[in-house]
Amino acid sequence: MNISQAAKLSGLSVKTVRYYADIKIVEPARDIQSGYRSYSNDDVAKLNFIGKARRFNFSIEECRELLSLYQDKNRSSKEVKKLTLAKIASIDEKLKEFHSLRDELSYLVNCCNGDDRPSCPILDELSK
Amino acid sequence: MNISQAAKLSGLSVKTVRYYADIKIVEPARDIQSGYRSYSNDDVAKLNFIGKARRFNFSIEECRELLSLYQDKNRSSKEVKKLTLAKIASIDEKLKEFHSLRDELSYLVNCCNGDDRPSCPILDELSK
DNA sequence: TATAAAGTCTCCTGTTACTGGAATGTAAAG
DNA sequence: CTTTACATTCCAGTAACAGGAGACTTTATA
Repeated sequence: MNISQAAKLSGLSVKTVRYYADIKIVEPARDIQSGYRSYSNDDVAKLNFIGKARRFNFSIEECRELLSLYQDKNRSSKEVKKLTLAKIASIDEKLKEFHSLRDELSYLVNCCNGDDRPSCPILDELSK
Repeated sequence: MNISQAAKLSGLSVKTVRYYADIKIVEPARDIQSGYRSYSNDDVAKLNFIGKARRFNFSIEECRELLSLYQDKNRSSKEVKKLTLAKIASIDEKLKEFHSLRDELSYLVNCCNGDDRPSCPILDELSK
């Protein structure tokens, strides 16, 4: 199938699918006549896989790893679990950061009258 | 003072301070002899302000807005509060996303034996 | 005072994961 | 046969810097 079919089936944009071909993560065959990319069902499965992994916040490089583990029928589940645990840990860090940011900002917002006068505790805090 | 002094006082890197000069958010005077950037205390205060706002996850463009509000003695606190509330809302969105990611991933991790056998529910999920 | 070391300058590249657009070629529909 | 839709490559832009090269200035040491 051609690229727009593959894109539709995988839920990705044509641009993205082409990009994945450029960076050699999903390399389709080529139609010799037209030069058009020609995607197999297997290619689409890989695109799907990557799409899901990206939604799980895995980076492209991590997707590459997961994909090669996925294709290696002898891999141990240990390796996959390790990658996933690391991802969870990094998400936890971000969560912590954003939580404390949120708390500080909402504290400041609560202190701020939000009226037409110039006095503003938010700016005061930022300038300290 | 020269750039490394300003960087030290504001807790930013020299590269960052120079970058802020390039994008015209904090533009120091120049020493005519050497061409070196010359920072005033006021410039350092702005750098500090921006550093803090960045740590609060405000983008450079938002910093620009906050800075001009900060310098406008007649601004209303309403405007600042509005910006800050929008920032909180966007942080909340990210928090929600990351929370659900975390939950899904840790669910998968708990399903995975993490042993030397190939069977892996994580990869199974990604390939669905 | 000569020289070396440290600091600064500008300019260019790379980062992440794409998106948008231009110029051009191919395929499908009427 | 022409229009339209889709495809291709290549280049630029995004956010917010970091790293590094090559050249110049200032400061410290011998």
